[in-house]
Amino acid sequence: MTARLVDVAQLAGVSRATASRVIAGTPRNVAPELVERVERAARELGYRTNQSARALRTGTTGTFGVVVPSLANPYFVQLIEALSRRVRADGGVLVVSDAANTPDIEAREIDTLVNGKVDGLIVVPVTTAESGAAIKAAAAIRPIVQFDRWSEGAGTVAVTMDNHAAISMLIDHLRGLGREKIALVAAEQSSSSGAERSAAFRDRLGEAGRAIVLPSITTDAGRKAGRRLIRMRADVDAVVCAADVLAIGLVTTLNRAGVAVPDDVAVTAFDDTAILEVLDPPLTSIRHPLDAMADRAIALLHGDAAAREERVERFAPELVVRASSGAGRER
Amino acid sequence: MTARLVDVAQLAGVSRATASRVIAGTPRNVAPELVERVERAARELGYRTNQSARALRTGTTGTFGVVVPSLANPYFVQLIEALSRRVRADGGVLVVSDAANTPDIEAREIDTLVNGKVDGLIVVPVTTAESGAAIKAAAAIRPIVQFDRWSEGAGTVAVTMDNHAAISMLIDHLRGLGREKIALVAAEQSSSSGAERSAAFRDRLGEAGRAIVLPSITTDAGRKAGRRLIRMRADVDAVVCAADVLAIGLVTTLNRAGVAVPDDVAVTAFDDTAILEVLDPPLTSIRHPLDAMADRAIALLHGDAAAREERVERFAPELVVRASSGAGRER
DNA sequence: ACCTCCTGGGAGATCGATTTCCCATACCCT
DNA sequence: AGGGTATGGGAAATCGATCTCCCAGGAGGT
Repeated sequence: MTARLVDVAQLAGVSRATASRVIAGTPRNVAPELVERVERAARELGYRTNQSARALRTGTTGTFGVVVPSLANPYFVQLIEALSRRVRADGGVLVVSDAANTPDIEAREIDTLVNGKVDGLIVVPVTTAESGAAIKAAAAIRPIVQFDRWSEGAGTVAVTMDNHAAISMLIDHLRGLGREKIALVAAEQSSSSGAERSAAFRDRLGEAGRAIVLPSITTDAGRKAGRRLIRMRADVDAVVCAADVLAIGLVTTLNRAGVAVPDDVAVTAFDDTAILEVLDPPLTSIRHPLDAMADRAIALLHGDAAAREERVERFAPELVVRASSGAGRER
Repeated sequence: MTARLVDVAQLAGVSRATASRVIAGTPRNVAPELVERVERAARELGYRTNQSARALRTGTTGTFGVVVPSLANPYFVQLIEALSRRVRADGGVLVVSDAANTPDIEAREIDTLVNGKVDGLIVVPVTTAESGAAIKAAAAIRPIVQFDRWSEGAGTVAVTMDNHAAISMLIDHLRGLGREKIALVAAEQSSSSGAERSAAFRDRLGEAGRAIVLPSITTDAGRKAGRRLIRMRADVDAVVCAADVLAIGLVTTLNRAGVAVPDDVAVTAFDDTAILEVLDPPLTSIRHPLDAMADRAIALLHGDAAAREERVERFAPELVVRASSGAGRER
């Protein structure tokens, strides 16, 4: 068997208590010589703390977790990387779980993580309506923070971007470049961020703003939107896509059909994932202040109490201007 | 506080042992009436098993883990999804960790997971040389299987694709289409898969095969390769890219320079990630038999002993033919 | 009527580390 | 020299669930 703390204590000729003080780093006061002896014994035996035992006793694990709807979405990967950097900076570890875009699976993953694997959990809910229950149940056990999206009745704080402000920035940007006939390309939204973007667009433009609504958020749906757009081309000189994959499908379709981007139609996207930059033309998009959001989310998890309040914190978006919106060639 | 097992037992009027038999589902023989009583008591108290305690006692957690070099690589995400499907089919949960392409971070993640969070671990090693030590140490605690790549001296089994066969398939495919002047685009490889692909290419073509070697595996490096290729264009009519991102950078550069793909130069890639399909032209590539590999890896983890043998298992690759290799227009 | 066998279920040990007391020793001061 | 105060370190309780005995009682056989 592997060595236990008793073995280390025995070899060092001290009690389990003293050995624990040295190993766990709570050496409020242990004679330097004993510290040395315990450390040597531990090294000699190749001792490794049994984390299950420690977790049982202390109730903490030293790790955080994050559950995202799907790892196939590069934006969620960026988000994980930001959280991961933050957690690592504190000497911790972040474990990730993929909900496969399915609320049932999401519920199971949340349950598993919250139950003895992590001290706190970040959740990007799959849907506004169906993810709340699992989050609420988990929040009774560990602090939970919703991230990017939020779910109703989850009873926890949510750290998101200000989607209204983002839509306004895009509209102002396009208008500043002389575009007036602006359309929105969005999906029937089950996520809070999608719903907020659509609502913001309606609020700002009312009847003047056209909307192309799709059944899903995929490149394919974006291509479909492209085909529809070509038909209503006379009425549109700019498009706001509510997600990056939609924009990708849309732009490639327009390119092939000979509709010039941005000369005929300006295009903007969300999420600022890496592909947008290498597309032709590179896409103007909204970037989430992920580092600031990650800082805040982790701070809330540490605060614990602060996380147990149903409330949405919104961070200011950034606009990343690239060729697809036609800056530099106003008309 | 939350309810403990002893509370459930008390409310149901049975001993802890009986309650445990019912809850843990080891009811070798408990009277149906008692089962009912315990279950009702548990429901009433909202009882949830303390997984740390269970893990301490039983030494198992019911979850598996996977550590990948980087989630930003879509191929690794596909790989995770295959593993995840497999684990979920058995009613388990898969937790993921991102090593940020850094052996030190990788070592910490492996250590954390193996220590009380998972029953077994899949690792895609960051490097051939530097990842072995951490894997070996972890393998002393839990069964570990290397996946896709392997690291020297790790002392565990590795489940990978047969890279030699893959390179052969590509070369045969290109030759069958009349291409004779084939070049390899690869990076200075620190990963086993990269090294194997380069070696296989040399084995097959010897001096006849040109090689463009780059410092890193990025889209940017691919663009650089494109520029070099344009200079040596007379000597090359087909390119085998050892990674998908290299192919992406290469093709976009060739496109812009007016070099026709596949008419002037045929291009093939690896990993068959989703982007390859939407590129213009869509890219021929090698697809990993991920589902079969995932099945095998999880089976090895269950087998335990089978995983503790240093050995490489290679799975047969599949060739996915698309427009970029010029099939249908042999010359 | 008595013995054996089987089954259900309880008492208590156990997993391994942490942490709360509490005692012993040494030091300091008057 | 005697009493008071730090300070180091040990014994034992504790976290919560599981699992190994082992016993009681009922069924079945002769």
